[in-house]
Amino acid sequence: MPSTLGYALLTLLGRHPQTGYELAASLRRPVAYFWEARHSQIHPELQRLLADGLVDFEAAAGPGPKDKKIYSLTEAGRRVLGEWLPEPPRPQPARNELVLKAYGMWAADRTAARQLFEHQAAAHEARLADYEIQRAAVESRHHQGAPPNDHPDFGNYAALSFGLGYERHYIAWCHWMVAQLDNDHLHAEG
Amino acid sequence: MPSTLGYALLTLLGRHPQTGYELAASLRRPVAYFWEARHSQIHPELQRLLADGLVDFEAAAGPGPKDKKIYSLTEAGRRVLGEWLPEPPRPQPARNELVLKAYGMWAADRTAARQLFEHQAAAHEARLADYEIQRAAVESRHHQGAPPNDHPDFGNYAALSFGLGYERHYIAWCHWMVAQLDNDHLHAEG
DNA sequence: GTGCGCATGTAACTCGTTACATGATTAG
DNA sequence: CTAATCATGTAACGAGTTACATGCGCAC
Repeated sequence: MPSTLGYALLTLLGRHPQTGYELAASLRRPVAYFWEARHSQIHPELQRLLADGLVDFEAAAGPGPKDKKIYSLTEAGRRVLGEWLPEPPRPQPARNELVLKAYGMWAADRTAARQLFEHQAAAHEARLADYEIQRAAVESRHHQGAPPNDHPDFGNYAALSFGLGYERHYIAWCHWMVAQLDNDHLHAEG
Repeated sequence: MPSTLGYALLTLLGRHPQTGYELAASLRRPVAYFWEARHSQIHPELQRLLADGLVDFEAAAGPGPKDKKIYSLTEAGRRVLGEWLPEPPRPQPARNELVLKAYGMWAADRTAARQLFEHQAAAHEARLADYEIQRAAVESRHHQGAPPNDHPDFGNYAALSFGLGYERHYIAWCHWMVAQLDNDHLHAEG
């Protein structure tokens, strides 16, 4: 049974055959918003999937010293992917360093704390804007609406939709934190 | 310089002295909503913090074969924690298995997919209800409102506030996914 | 008398990152 | 002539999980 990274690679290869390099690039934008990996992890994982008969590859002349390998799903790979997709996700460790900092912030300097949350809000507003551009690009390919749910673009749309909601919540919380820290400032002065 | 786990332990010890066992328990509820660790990771980390002079401990008779150690922050530990708190968090890998599945769901069975998101919505509604109870408990200690932002309870309140927003967004997205998958069903029938 | 909560620790393993290693083509 | 993009891999390390190991006191 593959690791989650293995399934992520199968998910990507389910769209079209790709090299390990292209998979690594896919695991940046826009997929990196929900799963990411470096090529040093991807290449060994592909070898494992190959050994399990879930993928195969076609060799082609590469730019470097080694041939490039264009991977694609086998029948078994497609079946295993189809079985994994509707299974409940394994519980994942919830770790968020900013919330951890917020948990300890009662003991910290107010001005510095305020700045932290303001900068975070700005950073996530930029990311939100990026997601909105990407969503508009997907919609423009489907009569300004959601793609049909059997189209690969629906996957992008669903992931972007999650990202948009997440960023909005994140930004709202940062603003709330700033307001809370300001409240105290007024108290001290009033 | 400590790892993030090290800072998490300093953050917890900043509230009151605790044993490694109690820290492990703290890293479940409610702190586990944003950072978690097992005791097998906590004990060695405490030894590192001790070697760096950021914590010290008082030995007391323990129930088992070994003495129990009640750890507390040193002056240096308190200073290092205060410096870390307002620093921007290190970029963290964004990994969400459910969103990964959504990304591939265009190729999966519609009925099974629908069930997945319905179950997820229900699970997160239960978690949301739990957070609401915990928030009410914090508010009840502070005239039914937010705790003052220099009180440790403010940390709990801030973290819960994040959790509440996150779960609401998560649930809304799951419902949206179910609606999207239903849309297709109607199409096929109409 | 069995299992749970308290309490500490170690060992083996998996997962993921950073850095090392090679080398062609193309754009500035 | 320098850097980026394409393309593959390995090695060393750090972070985190699961399982192993010990043992008291208490409740059922």
